[in-house]
Amino acid sequence: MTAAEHGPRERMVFSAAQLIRRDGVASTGMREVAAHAGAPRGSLQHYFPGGKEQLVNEAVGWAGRYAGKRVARFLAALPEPTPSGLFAEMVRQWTDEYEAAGFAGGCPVAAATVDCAESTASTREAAAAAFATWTGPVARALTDMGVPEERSTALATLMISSLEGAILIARAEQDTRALTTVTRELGPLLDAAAGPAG
Amino acid sequence: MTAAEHGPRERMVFSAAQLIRRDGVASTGMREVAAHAGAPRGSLQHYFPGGKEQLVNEAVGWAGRYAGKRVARFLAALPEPTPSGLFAEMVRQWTDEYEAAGFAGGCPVAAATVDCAESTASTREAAAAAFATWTGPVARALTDMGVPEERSTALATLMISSLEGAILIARAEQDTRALTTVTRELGPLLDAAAGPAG
DNA sequence: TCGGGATTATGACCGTGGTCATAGTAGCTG
DNA sequence: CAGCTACTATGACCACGGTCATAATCCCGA
Repeated sequence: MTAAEHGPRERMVFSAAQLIRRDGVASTGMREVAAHAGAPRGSLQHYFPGGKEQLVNEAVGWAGRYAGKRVARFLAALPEPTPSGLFAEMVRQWTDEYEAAGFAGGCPVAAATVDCAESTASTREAAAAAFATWTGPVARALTDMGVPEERSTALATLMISSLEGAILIARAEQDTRALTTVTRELGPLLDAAAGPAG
Repeated sequence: MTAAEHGPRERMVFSAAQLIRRDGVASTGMREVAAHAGAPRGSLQHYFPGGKEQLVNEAVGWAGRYAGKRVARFLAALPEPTPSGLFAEMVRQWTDEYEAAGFAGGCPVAAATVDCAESTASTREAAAAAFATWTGPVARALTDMGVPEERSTALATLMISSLEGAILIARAEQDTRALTTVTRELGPLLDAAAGPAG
């Protein structure tokens, strides 16, 4: 989407995230990333002397920051912010994509975790950090909506867990059913936690 | 666990599932599977003429049936069956493993989905089937516990989504926090759906 | 114009891994 | 024992892909 601009380095990180979420880390080649970014192959070793591991880690970090920033946008888009409304927006990003562009891609952080959690410590840590930079804004938003502070992080984790799992199922089934289901079933629970006043 | 017995063919399928859930599909080699199963390399092309794709698909199918069968055991282990109790058992299987053996492995169905959903149609279908053979028994159990039939499948999907996502986060963080969190936060919702009579 | 750093260009190396070809062995049946 | 089928053994092929080595540009300040 927002691709052509920015330097080649940033484009490669972005492309890496795109390809990883489609094919997984192991099946994504460095040459492929450069080609997808429209960047010269020689730039790979120049910008990423740490090799594939570095590129993957930066792509995961980028994805985490992207997800974290999106939370603010979702909140801004809501007429009146509620936990269920936020969650619905988070899920809707995926249903929209799947209905518009097909089920080609999943979450790059999930892909990195599946492919690298055991083999590459630094990537596992990058994934953990990405989940944290995603959970943080969600939890903060919940607190602002009236959710008791000690439950905000827990509910944010539940939201992201459900979303990630539903993404997996939706991709496997090529059907957004799982995504719409978790939205519907989890919404009341989230709003109830914001207190009786709504 | 139940490994040494059974024929070499079944052992290879089992080993494939083990290795896939640890390293992902792409990073798991055929030779590695044979070695892990203590089976001769020559048996690979004999039992799996369809190559890696066939082996992976059978491993995914095996994992789905395994998960489905476990539901019955969980129910049997509960003094009195409740939705939250079933979910707690499902999650506990993972917390137990992670605490006892470390965070080396995730769900093989999730791994297959991440690595093959876009590239290999048959494996994607195998993953969808695995999720279905897992969701079915869970939904049936919920119905037996008093959950209205039209909500049972939805809640089963929510349970499995949350579990899958929590597995991802737990592996990334190397911490069972996400798993215990989804158990705690989702339990009351599940029991409430079983009707006021509990 | 002349460095000199930043960037790009390319070819080669080398390990990995899925698959194939070809043959060997084992065990049962007639 | 002959023969057939099931299984095992092993080496080779070939594509892919991450990385390295080496050099060519490009571009800006002095």
